[in-house]
Formats: sequence, C-alpha cells, structure tokens
Amino acid sequence: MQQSPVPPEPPIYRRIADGLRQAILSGDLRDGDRLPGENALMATHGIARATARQALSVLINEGLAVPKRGSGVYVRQFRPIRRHGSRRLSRDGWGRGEAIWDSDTRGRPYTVDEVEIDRETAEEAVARVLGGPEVWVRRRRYSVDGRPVQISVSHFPAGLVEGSAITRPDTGAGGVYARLGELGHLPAHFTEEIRARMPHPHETVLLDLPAGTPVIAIARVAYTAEGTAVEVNEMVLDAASYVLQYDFDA
Amino acid sequence: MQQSPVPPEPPIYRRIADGLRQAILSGDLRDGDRLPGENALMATHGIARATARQALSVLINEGLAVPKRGSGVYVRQFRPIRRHGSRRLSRDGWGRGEAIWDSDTRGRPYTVDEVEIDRETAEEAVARVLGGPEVWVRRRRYSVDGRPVQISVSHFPAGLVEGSAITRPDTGAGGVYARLGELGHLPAHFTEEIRARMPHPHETVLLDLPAGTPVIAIARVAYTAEGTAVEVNEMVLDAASYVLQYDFDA
DNA sequence: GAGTGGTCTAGACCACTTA
DNA sequence: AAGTGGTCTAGACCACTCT
Repeated sequence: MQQSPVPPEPPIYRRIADGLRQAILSGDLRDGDRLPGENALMATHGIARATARQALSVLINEGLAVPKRGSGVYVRQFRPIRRHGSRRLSRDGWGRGEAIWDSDTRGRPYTVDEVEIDRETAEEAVARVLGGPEVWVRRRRYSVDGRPVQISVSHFPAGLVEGSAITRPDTGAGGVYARLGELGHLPAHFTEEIRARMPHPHETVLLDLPAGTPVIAIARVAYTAEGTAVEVNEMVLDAASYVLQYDFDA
Repeated sequence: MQQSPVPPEPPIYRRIADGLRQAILSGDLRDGDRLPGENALMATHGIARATARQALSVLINEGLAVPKRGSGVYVRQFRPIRRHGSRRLSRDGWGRGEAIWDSDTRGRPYTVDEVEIDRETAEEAVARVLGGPEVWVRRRRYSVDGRPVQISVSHFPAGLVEGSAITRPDTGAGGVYARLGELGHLPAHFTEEIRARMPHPHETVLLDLPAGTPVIAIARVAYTAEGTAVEVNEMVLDAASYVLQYDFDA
C-alpha cells in the first residue's frame, strides 16, 4: 500500500489557538471581549488544564489576547498613536493624504513623568557619536490616557550644555531644542535608527506591557547644520501604541 | 508585630530565567552557545520538568533563545541588515557618520523567490489610497544568506500599468520604478508607515520565524510629482534581521 | 464563595538530533 | 542508543476578581 504523504495534524493546543485566532481576526470576538477560559476549553475539548493554558498562551504571546487574573482572558484592544518623523513641509498631503493604517490622529494629551536628570559617563556607542563620554542625560516617560507609551533617554555633550537649562528639570519655553539654539547649536538634521524587539524586563515594568507586545526602539541623533552631533535620544515605544510615519522625496 | 512590607519573591521559573538572561546579556553565554537544557535545570534546581520548560519559554518568547528539537536551546544570533529610508543625499555622513547600532553594512546579496503576479480587487485601505480597487499585485520574498528576511506585496492601479512589463515577471532593467517612469508616472515622493507586532501564523511560516520574533510592517506609498499615488507596497520584515534608518532635516 | 488565571509536581509517550 | 525538546494528562495550592 502506497501511503500518500499526509500533512501531519497540528497538535490540539494549536488547533484550538487557530480557532480562537480566527474568531478574533474575523471579528466574531471584538476588542475587549472575553475569550473562553481554561475551564471552558477543558470542558468543550475534553483536554487537561495544561493543554488549555498552552492554547491560550499562544494567543497571549501573539499579542492578540491579554490575561486578567481572577477574571478571564480578553481580546486585546488597539488604537495606535501616529508619530511623524520626517514630514515633508512643502506639501501637506499628497494625493488625498490617506493613510493605510487606522490611527488616532487627534492630538491626545500626554503626560510626562519619571523625569530624571543626571550627569553621567555614556556608553561606548553614544560617546562615539557625541565625541566624548561626558554627557548630561534626561530620562522621562510619556503617558497617554494614563497609560505609559514611551520611555525616552536623551544624551547631550556635557561641555556643550553645562550650566544651561538643559541640565535642569524645567527647560523653559521651546524645550531643549530652543535652548540648544540659544547656545548656537540648533539641530538641523536628524538620523533615526529603528529596531523592533521584545522588551527587556525593566521595560515591561516601565511601560506596563502585557506579554506578546514588542517594543520599537528608536535611536535618534540630532546634528547642527555644521554636522556636529548635539543629542542622542534613545526611545522605547510600546509597539501596540504607535504607528510611525516618514515622508520623503525620491 | 509589625510586618515590614516584604517584596514578594518572584516565582522559581522567573528567577531561573532572570539568571539565564543575565548570562546572555552579560556575554557569559554568547551567540550560538547552548543553554542548560530541561534536564540540567531540573537537576541543578530540583524542579519539575514543566517548571524548567517554563523558564526556558520565557527566554524563547523574549527572542533571546531558540530551541532546536533533539539538540538543545541556544542563544540567538543577531546581525541585522541596515535599510535606508529617506536618505539625505547632499551630505553623506553627518558628523563622523557613526551609527548607534551595529549592523551589517556590507551589501549582502539577496535572492528573490515566491514571485506571484495577479490582477486582483484590493482591500479597502489600499483601494482608497490608489483611487480604485482594481490593481495588479506583485508578491515576492527576499532572502539573505539563504534565510528569508522580508515579504513584499506591491499594488499598482490596474488602469495605469495594464499591458506594461509591471504585469509580467521580468520587469526589465531598472525594475518597476523605471517602467512607471516610462509610463509618465515616475515616483517622486514616498510615505512610509511603520508598525511592529507579533507575526501572523502564515508570516511565521514564510519568514521561518522562531518564537519571540516580532515583525516590522511597512506600508509604503509612492506618489508622482503631481501627487498621484501609483504604488502601495506592504512589506513584512523579520525584525531581528533589520535596522531601519531615516535621515531628514528639521 | 465561586470562578479565574498563576505556579508547580510527577508522571507519560513521541519525534528528532547527535554520536 | 542516549539525550533533547514537543505534547499531554491529572492532580495540587495559591492570589486574585467578581458578585
């Protein structure tokens, strides 16, 4: 007897996860809806508890569901903020200015906390770009609707900003860029390097991230018109809260 | 007796995961090294197998380790490709042109496969941008060093490219943009929207992604100088294989 | 108090890799 | 053949949420 090559059945936990994913992506289960819990899955599929948990953990690690202790597992909500990088100023919207992805374009108010300002010795990569290891560092965390969405760590060459408002909590009107301008080092060019990865544990805490949420890491360098690097800003964003947009010419 | 508030000990599996993560991040365990396996963790910590697995699964879902059946769990390797978005042409490197993150800047050769070209009815968001649902679609997959790193799906307005080489596998010298130029629709402006998320199952297969790897999704729209959208390109990148770079003016 | 998810034990059989 | 990770069962105790 010739056996035709049968595609092997996926394991039970995966078939269950596939069904639930389908229900979420098709819209049968909507934002915030409760998924069948461990007990429900055990009963309806006749499986052990560990197997039910495994099925749910697939969706949780995919970022599609969020577990809430003592309550249940829920479909994850999603409403990203749009962050503009290079924005072409000469013409505001090309074509109809339509975006591919939905996002919340209203400028939702954000709050800043966890402000820390220190004089430090920078790590090697930052020191290399800024031309020396002595830096002032401004750390802060941004929240929207009371939920943290971004951590930001800015580095400035110490010799350049020493004594200025940049080394103090309140930088005054216009913020650090206005102060850099007054010091004769107005940023004119930017480079942004972007990566995505799973968060480190301390980022998970600071951004209150559920499992299955990647972060977007942006390393932004500001240069003066003369080409001097005057700021290195390392940002870590909750990937579920952001859409980045860059507009540029060919 | 007054109890001072004791910080609760993390669970065993988490303490083990923390230790292993520390070993990885500190460099004690390097790229490709083998981690202690399930049996080793059971013996040295005196725990059940499921607990050892849970500890390892933390690192796997963080993208720090990769399991290989029948062999072991290994520290994940990492050497991203640098992809340039808007590149400032007038001056090649600002400052010393130093980058924050390591990356492979040599232009490694890539291969293209899974090429599919079809005439389709586009989904709503794409149709809205392109001004109609009738499109030609070019799907392809890029690999570097034999490993898939990117999926790309390009949409072109059917009425604009009908009959041109864009509707055929071989687009000729200069590729689709050269052909668009000949048709009088040379792209002059681009918009890129960027998101990061965990991959969908079919993306996991196409990109051969281990657990714990996010993807970067880029939706790129090309516009002519007149502002007509002539291409919507939706790319999905293995986040572990890429650093995106954007250069722009203030 | 009942139900939920979080952690953990002690087994079992399997497919796969390595030597 | 021995060792590895992949799947699965059948229990247990806990902290937490909901009503």
